Amino acid sequence: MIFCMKLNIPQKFLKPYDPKATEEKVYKSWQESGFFNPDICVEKGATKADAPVFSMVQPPPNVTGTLHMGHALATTLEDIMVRYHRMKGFRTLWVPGTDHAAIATQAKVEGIIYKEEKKRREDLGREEFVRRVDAYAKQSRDTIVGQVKKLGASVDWSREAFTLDGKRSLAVRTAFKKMYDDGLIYRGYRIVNWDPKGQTTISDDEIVYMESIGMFYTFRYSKDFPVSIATTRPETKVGDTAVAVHPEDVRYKKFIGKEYSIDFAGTKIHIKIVGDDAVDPKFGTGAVGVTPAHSHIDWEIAQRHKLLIVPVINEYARMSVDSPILKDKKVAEARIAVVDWLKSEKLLEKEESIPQNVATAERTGGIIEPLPKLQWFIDVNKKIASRKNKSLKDLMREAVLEKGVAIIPDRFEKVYMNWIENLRDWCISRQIWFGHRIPVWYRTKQGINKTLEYETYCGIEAPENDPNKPDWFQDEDTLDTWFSAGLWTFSTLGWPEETADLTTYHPTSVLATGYDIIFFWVARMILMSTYLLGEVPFKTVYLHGLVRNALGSKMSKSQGAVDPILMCEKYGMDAVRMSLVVATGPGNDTKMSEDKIRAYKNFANKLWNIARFVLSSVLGETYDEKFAEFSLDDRALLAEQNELLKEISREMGEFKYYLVAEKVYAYIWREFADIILEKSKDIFKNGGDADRESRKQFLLRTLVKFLKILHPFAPFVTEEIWSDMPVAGKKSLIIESWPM
RNA sequence: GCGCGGUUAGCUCAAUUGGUAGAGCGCUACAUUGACGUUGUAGAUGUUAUAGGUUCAAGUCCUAUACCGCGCACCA
Repeated sequence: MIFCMKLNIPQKFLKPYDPKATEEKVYKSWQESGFFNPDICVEKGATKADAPVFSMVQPPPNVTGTLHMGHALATTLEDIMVRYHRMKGFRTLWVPGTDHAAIATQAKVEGIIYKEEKKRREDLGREEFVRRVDAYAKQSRDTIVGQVKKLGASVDWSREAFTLDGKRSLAVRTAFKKMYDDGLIYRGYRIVNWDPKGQTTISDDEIVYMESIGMFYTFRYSKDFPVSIATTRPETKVGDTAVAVHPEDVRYKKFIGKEYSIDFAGTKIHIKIVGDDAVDPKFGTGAVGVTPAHSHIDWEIAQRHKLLIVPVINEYARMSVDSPILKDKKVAEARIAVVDWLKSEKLLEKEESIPQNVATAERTGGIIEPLPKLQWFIDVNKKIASRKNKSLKDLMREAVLEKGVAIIPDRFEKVYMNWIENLRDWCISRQIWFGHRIPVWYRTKQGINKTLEYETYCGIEAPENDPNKPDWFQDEDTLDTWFSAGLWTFSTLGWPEETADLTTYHPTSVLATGYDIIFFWVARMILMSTYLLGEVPFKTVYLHGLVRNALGSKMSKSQGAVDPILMCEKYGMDAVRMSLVVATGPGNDTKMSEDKIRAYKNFANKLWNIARFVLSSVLGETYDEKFAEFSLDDRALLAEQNELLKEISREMGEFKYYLVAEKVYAYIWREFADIILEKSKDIFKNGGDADRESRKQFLLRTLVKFLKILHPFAPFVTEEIWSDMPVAGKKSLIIESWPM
């Protein structure tokens, strides 16, 4: 009996845990099992067909290159949610995909082409250029897919989507047409945010304000003009058509209604003095030079007073005004020229420096020039008949206030509401080539009085040409990338077709994403889904923080970014995942350091060695789920464990993964390894048969439970250990049941 | 200007509904050839930013201040 059959534990346990030899192999086995696909889970009996549903869409990474630590954090959190629910028996779907990221990708490829060939997109032509960007996007997509796999994401690859692929394009055109028909999308000549560097308009949300110090000039248009005005942009003043004062301002009241023709900086301007409540009498001189063509507020003032609009700056941020001292000058040069002219005419009264915010384009960094242009907009205030006369703003508000979209952490609800309050019509047309072309076509027709007019057609497909009429030509512009991203929760499930996926998995359960894109994306998804489908896109929004480097600044390659893939190669992905999740509450930024990752690599190895000890201690034994003859000591330990498991289960339900990860870590290392295993050595050596048997089953039971609990956090090492556990009838850990 | 978050051990951060503060890394000393040195044991370091208040009890709730960070608005 003492000389029982010599059994050995698998060779691999004799060496430290080797993530490199494990991770790829394990991921492959998962993929081959098909269990990332809920249909197969049902088919193979791993999930009940009538089980509750848990669904998510992956926030599609931009096809601009590679993943960074932020992606790794998001993916880890999502994968934890997905694996947890799958193990809990939910019919679980996680849809992967990538985003074409219109401006970002186009800018990136333009940069590469210019660097390598000294060519601009115009040199290549639209078709060839788009072909190049497509090729880049494809390659980038392949890289990203490889990285998402490395991260261990249990996404259903059979449902992979791309915001610019055929199905998603159909969804975009369908959505556009419906909005067009409902009068929510309109084309209008309005002042927009023009990015001279990217040569396109951008939406209000794509503006990044840079603080700087600017000069504030106080002057008069001419010697006999009755009021002084102040500005930081003298070069725009050649486009002034009015001076606005507060209607009750006693200093200026008497001039309201008067008009003046003035020679100013080499051109002629015509100024009308108007009274407008928007003017703050205490700011500057209390009188505003109104430049309708180059300022949002002035544009609005001009609308109210029916003022002339005189554009003086062009798309290249150069002066288009007919003045010998300004024509074709860059705005910065023109500014100096106007100030010089004011000085020479002795019109400048004061010059002081003030702090100001310079509007720049998020993607290109170009300084935004407000320009009046003919663009496409989404009307956020129009009442929609098919939605009980509610506006898009109403629908967005309602989703959170009444329809129960929960935002975690809830303080972002306030931020979201505040954004809706300030929201103006969304400019959706972009003058770039890479993206969804606006599904609107035009052809010329003879108007009344022989004027040339355009006939407009909006449709899901191009209209057919009529041999007796001029040919249709399509609108040149493409759509804001967030238009297609807004459809993501349902375009990925087959909309506009009424697919089984759509009815089963929409609304999705949770959307996990960074708080930095709450406006860009979260709000737009709510807008699109509530309007187009009449339901919310998700029930819960989990907003995670940004990953910062050890210095606390946003991760960027130039500033010592910690690359997740590099870290994975060094320490294993389980370590990277754990280090990202521990002590990272929702909405809080987290600092990433290699030390932290190293600590969790040690943890993975600790687990490995625990398994080695347990396996070698129970050789010949099989895990008995129903074993009940536990010793008093073991019973007490199990009771303790149950308390912990209860806490953990509650916290998993409350999205408190950072607490769970920490607790499991502490229990496994400080309790299980340091105390329980040490004591076990003594029991195995000196204890009676019953105690030894009890302890063996206790160790097995504990390891089984904690491998399962740890699996969503550290999927690779747990699955690898699981494969050698003496558990009869075991399946892959991904579909094993959650222990509680 | 409006709003939000933060300030806890040298560093990075925890502390679930208020119950005399914890972890990792780092540091000090010691130990150990049988699961693991990617280890173990022991230890040091805190007026929880400041000042008030509520409470039997405050890191946690309230008020104010300071500093750091962020969002929005303004930016003539």
